[in-house]
Amino acid sequence: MTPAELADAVALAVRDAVAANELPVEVGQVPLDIKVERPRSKEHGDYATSVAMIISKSAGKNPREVAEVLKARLEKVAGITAVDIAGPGFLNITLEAGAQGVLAENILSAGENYGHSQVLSHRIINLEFISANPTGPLHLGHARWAAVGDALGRVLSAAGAKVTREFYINDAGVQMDRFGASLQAAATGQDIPEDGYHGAYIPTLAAQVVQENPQIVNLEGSAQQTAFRDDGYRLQLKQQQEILEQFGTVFDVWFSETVLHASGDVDAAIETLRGQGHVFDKDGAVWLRTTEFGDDKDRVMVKGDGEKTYFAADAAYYLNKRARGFDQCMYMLGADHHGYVQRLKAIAACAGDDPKVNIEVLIGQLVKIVEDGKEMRLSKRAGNIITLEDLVEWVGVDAARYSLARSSADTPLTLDTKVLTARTNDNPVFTVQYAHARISSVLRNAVELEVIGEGEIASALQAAGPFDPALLNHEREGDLLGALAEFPRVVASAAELFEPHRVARYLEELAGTYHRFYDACRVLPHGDEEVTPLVLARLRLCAATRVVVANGLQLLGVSAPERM
RNA sequence: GCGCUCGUAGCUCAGCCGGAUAGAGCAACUGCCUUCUAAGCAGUCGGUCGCAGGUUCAAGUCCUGCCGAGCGCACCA
Repeated sequence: MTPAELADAVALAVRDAVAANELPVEVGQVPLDIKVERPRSKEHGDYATSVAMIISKSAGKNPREVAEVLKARLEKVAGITAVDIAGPGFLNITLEAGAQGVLAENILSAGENYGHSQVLSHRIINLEFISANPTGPLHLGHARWAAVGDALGRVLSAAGAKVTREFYINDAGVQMDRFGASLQAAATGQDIPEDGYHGAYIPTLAAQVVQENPQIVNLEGSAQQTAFRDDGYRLQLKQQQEILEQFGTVFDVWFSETVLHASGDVDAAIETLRGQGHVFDKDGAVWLRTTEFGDDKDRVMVKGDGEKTYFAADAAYYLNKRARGFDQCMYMLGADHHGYVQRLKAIAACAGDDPKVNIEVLIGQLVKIVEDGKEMRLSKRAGNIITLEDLVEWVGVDAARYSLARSSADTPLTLDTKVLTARTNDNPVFTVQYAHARISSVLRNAVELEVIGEGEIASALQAAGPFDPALLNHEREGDLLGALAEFPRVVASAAELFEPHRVARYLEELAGTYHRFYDACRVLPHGDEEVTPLVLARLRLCAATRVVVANGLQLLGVSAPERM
């Protein structure tokens, strides 16, 4: 019996009790979403629900009386061994061992689909993240989104959502000219302009441009600057794409802001919003009345000099996404851009949409990195920046992705280079990967001992003999089965709450639960011992655990090694 | 000044849209390898959940105020 099935059974018991007039609750008062949770303490059974306390008020009975009514019904449900009432009115439910054990078989047959669901099947989501300027390398802040955004995309897909991952290339505006001027200055031995880019990568990139296009030195003035801008842009973007590919973060769409302007989308967007009655002219500029929808001030779309603002492009981009059929536009922004949230929502509202439905903004706190106790500053305009490439070089893709994705995006994160470079078990990714490798080892040995045949593990187990789930009645086996049963709920809630880090935290717990099982329960026979049904049952449990660990790591974009 | 985000063990962080004695890893200390990977397991130590009120049968979780940290408040991108 899975948690979902148990929750359904509890819900049914409530509805039946109401229908039978055992609980004087109006039908409308019955909670639709009844929760069943795993208690921290084993004394509280396999699962517990607080539903009796929740409906006690509307039932006009005290919680324990309500619990009595539900207990009587739940005790008759197949697969439930015991129902106890505890504390103020908790229902503590104990399941039959066999009812839990069959899960191992179910997980094996579901394979890589175990954990997938359709809870978000109605959503068509545009997931935009990173969206860096193509004027420099991706840095640590981008790395966080590369890990979290990618994992979120995977989690949302697993929950049945139709997800398009998109990178908005901020390749328009004066910044690009400053970028070109900076490269030009670096290449021609002049001082980089005060308002230019001063990163250490600029001279390197400038040299690269010259190497690929030696003729550029013969150009002059603004023609040369434009050439540096365009060539530098191309090279820089390519470098960003390469490192992201190496990082395992893939995008479906690379969307150029310049194209948005050139296609006329920006002009069209202004007219569309004007048609909705939210655009006005003042002081020679064109404004959007965002204050009508909670913004602190109205925003300029077309400046007095006729230039369109970045904000105008944002509005056009939003409308473009909507026109492409996305009903939820997700933005992942750094904490230093949180001021944009209100105006983004205002755009949606001005367009006649519901910001609460159509816009979702996730704010990521900044990543700090310390070395020898002192913080290293991250600045694209100063030297000494820590890039995504550096991070991968130091700790590898797996450790980098995992350590960034295991924390909630809205907590400030401090990474210690000493810890990350040490390659010790300080990094929980090793514990999780180790569990996968350890299980793989057990399964390899099972083949070697000819307990099971070679080939695909699920069918090899199938061929080896029948499965008696009731044999998995050791306490540690029950713990492990309980943990495995949680996986679908973890993935679903990670998707619904946009919090992929829940998957990582779950995996850490699962790994610990497996290690404790492994310590207490010998799987393979010693020496001449016979292959008992218990051996086969435990092998199934091991194989099922490996499936879940692998599926979880897959959602995080982290590899699941068979040997370490 | 206005606004947003964050304050949980010595450190890094969880805490499942209010639930039972607040958790994990690391660090410190103590045990466990002739047996499937000891990158493991068992145990000890460690917290007035920033502070003060409020709502509730129940608050780390929700509301208000204060304190502290970071960041935003452009006809910049």
